[in-house]
Amino acid sequence: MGLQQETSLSSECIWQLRAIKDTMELLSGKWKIQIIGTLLRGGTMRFMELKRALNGIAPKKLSNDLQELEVNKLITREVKDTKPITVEYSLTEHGKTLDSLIAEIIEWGCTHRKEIITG
Amino acid sequence: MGLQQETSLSSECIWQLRAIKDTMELLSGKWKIQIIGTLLRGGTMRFMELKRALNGIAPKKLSNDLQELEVNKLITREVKDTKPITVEYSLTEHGKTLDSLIAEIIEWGCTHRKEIITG
DNA sequence: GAAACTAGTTTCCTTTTAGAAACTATTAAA
DNA sequence: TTTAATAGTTTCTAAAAGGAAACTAGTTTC
Repeated sequence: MGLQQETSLSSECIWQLRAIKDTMELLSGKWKIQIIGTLLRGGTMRFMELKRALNGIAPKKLSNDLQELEVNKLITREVKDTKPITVEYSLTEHGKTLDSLIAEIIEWGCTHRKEIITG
Repeated sequence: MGLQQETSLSSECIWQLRAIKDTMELLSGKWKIQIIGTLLRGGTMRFMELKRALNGIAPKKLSNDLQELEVNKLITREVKDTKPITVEYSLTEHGKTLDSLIAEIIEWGCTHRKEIITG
């Protein structure tokens, strides 16, 4: 779930391939960018708040993705001593640095769709 | 293999989710960014040149990914009337616009690794 | 005529990813 | 006392992704 080791060393640009792999493994999948985007917009949110905001996500998936994001220090998880207990998730400062990358992903996607549709 | 339709309409920001999905579906997977990056560096390349540059890719995977990139107008495929026939793959102008996005993916990946390693 | 190069395709198999449904356990409200 | 909310976990299943090996088919070199 953390950073992976390289298995073969072929080119002198291994560090670039490694950086691509690190980033893409964190952002790939159906829900991870949506989770980060939701926390960017909504700030601190509880588990069920996230679940409701992310229309259709299964609790298992949300739980697993949140754990992976926490291991990678993009979010923090804080258990509140309320009754019933609540758990608050927030982006770290490091997690917030994904803001501009996600914005560029959105922008390229828009440009791309225009390119494909208008032929 | 082309652009997907939305199935549900939940928020007013559907176009953003759609743009993220479009971009990530094109870039996700083990080889696609590597193929694009190889063509960015190497310019026009033949099938076997690409296969050799992309250490370890199976011909089936390379063939499938190239078709998907072609459908999305990121690359062109040109059959040359040589003997034996050769096939040349190049990035389109649209494909080349991924350059800066990939650069940012690499940069974020480097920053991230430092963040994780140095605690 | 056999081997090798071109660019793939086909088949089979394993791994990864995701979803649905049911369940745990604590607490509070009606 | 039943219902509902909190935050998950467990189990089972389906679909997607990826890899290995063999094969096609035309041409060229040895």
